[in-house]
Amino acid sequence: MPPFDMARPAKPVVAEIYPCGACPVRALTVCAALEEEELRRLAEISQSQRMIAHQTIFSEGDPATHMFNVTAGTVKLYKLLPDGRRQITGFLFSGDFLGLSVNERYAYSAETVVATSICRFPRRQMEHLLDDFPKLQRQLFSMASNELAAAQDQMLLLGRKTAREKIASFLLGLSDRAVRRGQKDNPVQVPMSRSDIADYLGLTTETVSRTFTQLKAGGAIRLLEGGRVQIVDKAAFYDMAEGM
Amino acid sequence: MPPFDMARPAKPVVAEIYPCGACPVRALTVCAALEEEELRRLAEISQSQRMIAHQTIFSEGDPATHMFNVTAGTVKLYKLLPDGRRQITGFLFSGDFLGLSVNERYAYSAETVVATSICRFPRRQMEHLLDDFPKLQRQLFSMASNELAAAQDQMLLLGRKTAREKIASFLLGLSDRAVRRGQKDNPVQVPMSRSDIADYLGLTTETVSRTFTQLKAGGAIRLLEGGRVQIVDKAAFYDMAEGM
DNA sequence: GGATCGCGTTGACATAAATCAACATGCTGC
DNA sequence: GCAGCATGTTGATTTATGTCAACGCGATCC
Repeated sequence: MPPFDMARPAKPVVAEIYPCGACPVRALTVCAALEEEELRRLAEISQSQRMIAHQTIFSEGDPATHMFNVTAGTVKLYKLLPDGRRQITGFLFSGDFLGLSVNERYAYSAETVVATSICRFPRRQMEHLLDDFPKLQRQLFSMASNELAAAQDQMLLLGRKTAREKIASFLLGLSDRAVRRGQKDNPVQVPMSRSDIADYLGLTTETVSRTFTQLKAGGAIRLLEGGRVQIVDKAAFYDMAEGM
Repeated sequence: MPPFDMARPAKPVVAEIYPCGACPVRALTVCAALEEEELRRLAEISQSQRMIAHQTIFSEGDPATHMFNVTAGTVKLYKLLPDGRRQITGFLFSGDFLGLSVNERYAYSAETVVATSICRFPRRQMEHLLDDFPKLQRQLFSMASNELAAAQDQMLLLGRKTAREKIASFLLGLSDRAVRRGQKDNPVQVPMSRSDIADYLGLTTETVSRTFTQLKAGGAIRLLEGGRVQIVDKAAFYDMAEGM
């Protein structure tokens, strides 16, 4: 059987950089529902930046100098144990926010998965803005609440689901988030490596690979070129993700 | 070998109920650092309530009518899979806040572990208060950020730690939180059952039991009466929790 | 005060997933 | 064009943890 084609584009397309007013993901993110004035102030302190794949944005323990907004691409967040075991705690896509911190340090590391554009805000200035604009803080609070709910789903996955259920949940999660960004949800784009998927789901790369193969053999998914995965029967797949 | 004495007090001591101004956990919780006026408004909409052990506060999917503050006792939050598999996503103690929700429904269930006192706030009114008092919202946001960091630690635990490391991390977590509440941290009070611990750590009760026995045999902990556990060498135990 | 029940412990055995190993594929760089 | 390397797949085997079962202990209840 031919191996799953995980090829990423040879020449990554680096996303365009926009001023906030014309930002293509504004409606999706923390900047949504801000007034003219607020948006202008936010634009003043923000700085756009392009990064190639597999670059570190910040590392666990670094002084938390900035907060970020992903405007294009994919980012992974992870924590490490001293012996190198890794847990990816989340993947971020355009519109997602990162860099909340307690006690002045980042509690996790962040790295680009593919070529990615981010918007940087100096944390100190951002915090002043939060004081001045309750609406902005409200928005950030609401995003944190959503992340908390997602984290609880992920705990259920890590603690109680089988490898098959984990992979199914993972693909459906990617698919659902693609919808929210207005991108194609099926087939769904899977930009990360087997190793990243494994570290996100608490598995090994071998188990991830085998499980993909089994799902394919069972007719539940089709592996397409360009790292895309088609979910054959989405309703049935939701059931599989919950062990039904 | 005699079994570990997990006996809870035969006659649970139900905590006293206080008006907000005299609340013993005020300094620990969302009500900390509120002005006179804010505290008064919060007191107006709050309602104190005592509950015995093993009672449901709310269930996943219920309309999210209230937010809560634990003022005494212990609460567990959990999610279920259709076939009954359970993941406890957190234990709450005095000073902890619960009931954040997205889209009007609770995303998890909440149940008392021992006799517990809680403070209820109608969600609608609480949200108005958040609009009026940015400081309150700020406080809640900060608590949510902390919870998010804790959730990421728990993902690392669930996805990548061994049973032994999980138990060590769990005991240290309880101990650290006891300190923050100003309670004794060593020996640490462990008020929840083996089954709850298992569902929190992604293990079975048998594995939890065996691991406690091994840690005891290895001289790392001592099991005391009243469900208390003494950590013999705390520094070494921190290393064990990280696989060092 | 003996039966019953819930909880914890322990033992024997099963198994899902990890580990170790080999190999295939497709880039990358020269 | 080909060697070298990273990534993915597949196979053989091991192992940590789960499952099934028995039992002990204390609390509760007639």
